[in-house]
Amino acid sequence: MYNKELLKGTLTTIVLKLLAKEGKMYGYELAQKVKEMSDEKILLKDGSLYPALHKLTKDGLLQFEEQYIGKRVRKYYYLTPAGTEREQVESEQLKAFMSTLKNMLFPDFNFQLQ
Amino acid sequence: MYNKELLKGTLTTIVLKLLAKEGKMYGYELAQKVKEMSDEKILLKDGSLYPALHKLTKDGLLQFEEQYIGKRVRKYYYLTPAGTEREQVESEQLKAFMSTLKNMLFPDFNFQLQ
DNA sequence: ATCAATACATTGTATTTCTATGTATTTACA
DNA sequence: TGTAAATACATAGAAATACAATGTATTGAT
Repeated sequence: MYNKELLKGTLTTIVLKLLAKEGKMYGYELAQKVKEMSDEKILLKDGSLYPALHKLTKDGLLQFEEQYIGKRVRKYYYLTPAGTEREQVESEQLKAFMSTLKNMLFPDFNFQLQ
Repeated sequence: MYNKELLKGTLTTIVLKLLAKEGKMYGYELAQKVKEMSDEKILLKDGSLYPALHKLTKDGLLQFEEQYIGKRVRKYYYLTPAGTEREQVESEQLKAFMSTLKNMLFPDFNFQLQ
């Protein structure tokens, strides 16, 4: 894991973006997906993820439906229309910020296309 | 200016990196340089920058020397050896984090080489 | 049977940057 | 010459965020 502070400000964008891509996901699944996609470098903690999901829900950007797998509950979260709009805005902002940072700090570095 | 939260975790890296590039700078100069290099998109506030400089100094990563321009004082900050080391570490961390984010969220986007 | 993994949750803490406010000097220009 | 804008520093308090620690409970593997 990197310097923890770096994640600040990007967590909700990551969540919104993944839900936009994948349709619906539950918390644990989201954390696993981020872990996998980041090559184990971004490890979302429960204490970050669940409060973030609750806040996004409270703000009307997410909804969820419960599914029971035996006795265990899963809350599948998905974007509301407002969430879809927000996802686009935040993605653009983050992309622009990253472009700016790259040009300021790493003008010669070539971020790999994988 | 972007979402304010995005800057979190990157401010000290920006300061260290610019000082590594430029040798020595004073606070106001740093803020202007960031404003210029970011095309007016990153506007460091006094309330962010000066406390950050004080903290980096307290932590032994920066030193400063005062210069008087008439009666007005300027504090020229520069990296200590520890600061130089830290700059390298933080730059690498930030670069790696940005690579990861890019691959996760914007795999098809081509961050321009300018 | 037991341990690891799955799946949810909350409280309190630490850190960070910003807002607001302040002092004072220098420069531009009307 | 007077005034506004820019220069240059500073601090106190507020707001936001992610984390650490802790908790409950179920399921799957051995």
